[in-house]
Amino acid sequence: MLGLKFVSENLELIKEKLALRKMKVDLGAFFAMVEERKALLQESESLKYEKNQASAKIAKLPPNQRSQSPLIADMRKVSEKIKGLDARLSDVDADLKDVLMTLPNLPHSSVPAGDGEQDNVVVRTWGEKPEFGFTPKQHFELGEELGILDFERGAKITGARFTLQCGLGARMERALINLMLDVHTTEHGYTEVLPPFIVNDTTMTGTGQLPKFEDDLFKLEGLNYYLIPTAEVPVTNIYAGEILPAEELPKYFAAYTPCFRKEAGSYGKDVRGLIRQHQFNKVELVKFCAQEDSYDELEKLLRNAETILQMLGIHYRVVNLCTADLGFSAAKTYDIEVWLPGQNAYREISSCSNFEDFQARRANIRCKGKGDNKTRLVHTINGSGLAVGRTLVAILENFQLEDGSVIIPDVLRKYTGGVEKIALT
RNA sequence: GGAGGGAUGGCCGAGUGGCUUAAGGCGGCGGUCUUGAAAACCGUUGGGCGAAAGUUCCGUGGGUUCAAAUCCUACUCCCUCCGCCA
Repeated sequence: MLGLKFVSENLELIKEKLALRKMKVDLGAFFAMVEERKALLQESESLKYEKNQASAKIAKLPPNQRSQSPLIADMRKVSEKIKGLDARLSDVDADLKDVLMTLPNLPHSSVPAGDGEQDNVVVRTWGEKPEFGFTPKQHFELGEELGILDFERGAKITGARFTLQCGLGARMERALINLMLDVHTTEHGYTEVLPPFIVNDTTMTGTGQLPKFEDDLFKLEGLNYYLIPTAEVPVTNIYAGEILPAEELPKYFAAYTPCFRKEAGSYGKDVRGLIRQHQFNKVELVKFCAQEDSYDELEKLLRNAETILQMLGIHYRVVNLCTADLGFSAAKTYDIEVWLPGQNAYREISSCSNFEDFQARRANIRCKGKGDNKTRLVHTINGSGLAVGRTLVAILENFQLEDGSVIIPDVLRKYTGGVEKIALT
């Protein structure tokens, strides 16, 4: 959410910045509401002052004179008036908030302007595309042949976009989760957390999933509870409504959770394989930091996520998402795209974003101390470190051999019980 | 699922209609004293809006009243006991 004051004082800037996101907004009515709000607030407050003064006088009267005091009759009217003004005020406030809640974040100046995916800018690449003396297979062929991915039974148990992982298919998933958590907690300074996988609507609103994107979420019937689409939601909300001592910033958290997404509107996309599932595992990195540090912290978090792919030895590139491709809450996002030889394409495996104070304002996360001792909003940053299912996909496709077996990267072997290769037995 | 109890400032805790725009204590910060520290003493110490005056906030939302932390009501969360249970 953008601040009421900021929006009302920078209508032109907002229009400009949101046009970069291919959004047209009409803020004429907004401005009128801001003016009305101001007037209502002033009148209500001056009447309240009057009322408070009169109340003090009434309190000083001897009890037997109170009921006849003309002040009481006067104040009855004043109170009625205040009630009316405050009711109107809370309507206006609610309308203003509705508008603010549906405005996306403004792109940072370092975000390239663009119309879509093709305008994202490659920032760097790491490693090289592997050479094969044969035509590399896609991960779902490999996985089915090796008996580690069972798409048919997954669909039988639940439905489309659900998968049963077996044997080393399950173990590899667990190994990757452990590797990622171990690296981020012991080498990158993150604190491990295991949050609830179900959250309430306030929490969903705090990070920006609600009210706009309810269609993407699984909601529990008859309850205000939702399955989380990413650990970002519960973890960012750890400090919702709190004021943190500034000296404690930055705070780093790493969390493994399953993620649940409806994938509405993606019909026909990535229908085969693990790429797009309704349920998938992810290790997420979340940071809370002072406003002036957030862009440095974003770069560091991105490097932390890249480390995992470097350890696994898989080629990838980093792209700076253009204005049209930015998510609703983000001011800037880097995607890490991993090379998939079977698909002959780069695919997103991590998305690292700076939300600046957009989520902090919604969730009311502030800090205080240091320097002027003022209370101010923190900045929040997060990124996948990494999407686990897609990492498994990358391993299968990058390390496959001609006979259909797959070499397990060295760094994972201590988590696979020493097993070095996934092969037909 | 049944029965009961509770929610007040960073923490503890007083407060059942009107100088409570919340007593007192602890903790924090500043000071006096001290070679230094401790103790003692003095002062200070929440958030939102506002340039300020001021206004608002005692779990949340409604209500009663000239006036609500205090009364009514619905809800949320926590605790205790019983039952069931990984």
